[in-house]
Amino acid sequence: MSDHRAGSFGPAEGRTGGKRSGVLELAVLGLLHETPMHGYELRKRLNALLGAFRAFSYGSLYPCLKELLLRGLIADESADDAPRALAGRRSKIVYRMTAEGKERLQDLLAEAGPAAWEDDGFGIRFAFFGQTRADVRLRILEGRRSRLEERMESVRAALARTRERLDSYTLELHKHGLESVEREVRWLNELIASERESGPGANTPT
Amino acid sequence: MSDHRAGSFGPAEGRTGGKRSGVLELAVLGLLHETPMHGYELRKRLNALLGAFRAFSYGSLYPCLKELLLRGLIADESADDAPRALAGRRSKIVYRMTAEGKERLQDLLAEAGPAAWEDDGFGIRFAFFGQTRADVRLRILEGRRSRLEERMESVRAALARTRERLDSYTLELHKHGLESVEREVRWLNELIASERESGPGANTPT
DNA sequence: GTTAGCATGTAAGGAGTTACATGATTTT
DNA sequence: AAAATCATGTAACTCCTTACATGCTAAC
Repeated sequence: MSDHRAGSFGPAEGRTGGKRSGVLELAVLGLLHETPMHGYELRKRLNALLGAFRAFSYGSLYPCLKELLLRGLIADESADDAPRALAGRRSKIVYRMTAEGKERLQDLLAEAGPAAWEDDGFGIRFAFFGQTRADVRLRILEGRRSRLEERMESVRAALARTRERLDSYTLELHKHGLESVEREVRWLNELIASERESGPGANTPT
Repeated sequence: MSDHRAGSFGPAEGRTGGKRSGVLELAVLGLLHETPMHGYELRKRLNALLGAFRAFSYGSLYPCLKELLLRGLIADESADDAPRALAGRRSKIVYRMTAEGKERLQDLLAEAGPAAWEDDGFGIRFAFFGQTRADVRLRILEGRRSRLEERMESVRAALARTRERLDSYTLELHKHGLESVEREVRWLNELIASERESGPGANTPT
């Protein structure tokens, strides 16, 4: 139910700002794609979107926005008309996506590698499936399924190997974990079937 | 399915070494309580115990062992007879628990607060339920259940609030997440019932 | 006019990972 | 004697959290 971070050490990651590869960047870009927003609201929508299975604090959101700004992926909308300096007191900073930001989002949503199906990244990709190409959706779902099947195999093997010398609570824990994974696999099977059904040529329903 | 770290900022944490509050310390002490072991093997048993739902790398295990050694909770068994220096090449370092370590483990296993029922800590506490007092087991199970019920409530509320303006994939994700939590609650209910049944006076079956 | 909640940020640091570096032991 | 795998360790870095600091705006 947790981490297992993906490898993906970036070869030549264009030195334009900090790094920030993770989930947050995608989530912010994905939300900002629908409509411009300020940080505070973004965080609420973010945590609603991720629905209690993951939460972010301001301490990570604001630095992320700052960096996306530096990298030119988003822009301060309120600074568009009033270029700078005057209009001193504005309490809200409304961010909107730039053209580069949209491009970056498309790139991220087109990824169909481990980053998209590991525990970390899968949830957020799935949440944005509506903006994802149909073939990519299918590859991500299948990737996640085989990832989980691998995991099931290794747990089952470990369970078989050590069955005798395991305390009953530990056994119960493993059984419950295994059933959770099996349940997710069944869910994925349904999703894959329904993706295949609804036209293997259905693209990006923006 | 993820983080939500517990608060618990330790007031006066006895300055004897580094800090290390987390799951690893408990896991190591719990495993070493059964039998002495060296680091490499410990890691394998650890990851088998936690069964794919959590894994640790050497990069965190070895520093943790080093620190537990410094704090006197574990000791280098191979250094017991051969005090030091001679016997230069030993490739394995077998660790065993000290009296202080056992005491610390008992303290950790007696905790029945948030640290024991948040996502982070629950799995490992449950895995060591065999060494935990019956009343503490019950309190932890109930704590976890109400934690999950809270979470269910907030997701359900968010779902009701935004139902109309949610993309069908996001909806599907939330439904699946909610069902996972409901499933865990049912599991907890069964466990709680069976704990209550099997004698409300049943203690520490070491 | 003061409490409550909106809004933005930063500094310090916790918890772990990856990649590297190195040696001992077993298998082929 | 080469290859695999057992075994130990460290340095740098990632990503996020907590706690703090600050001001604006609305409600009572």
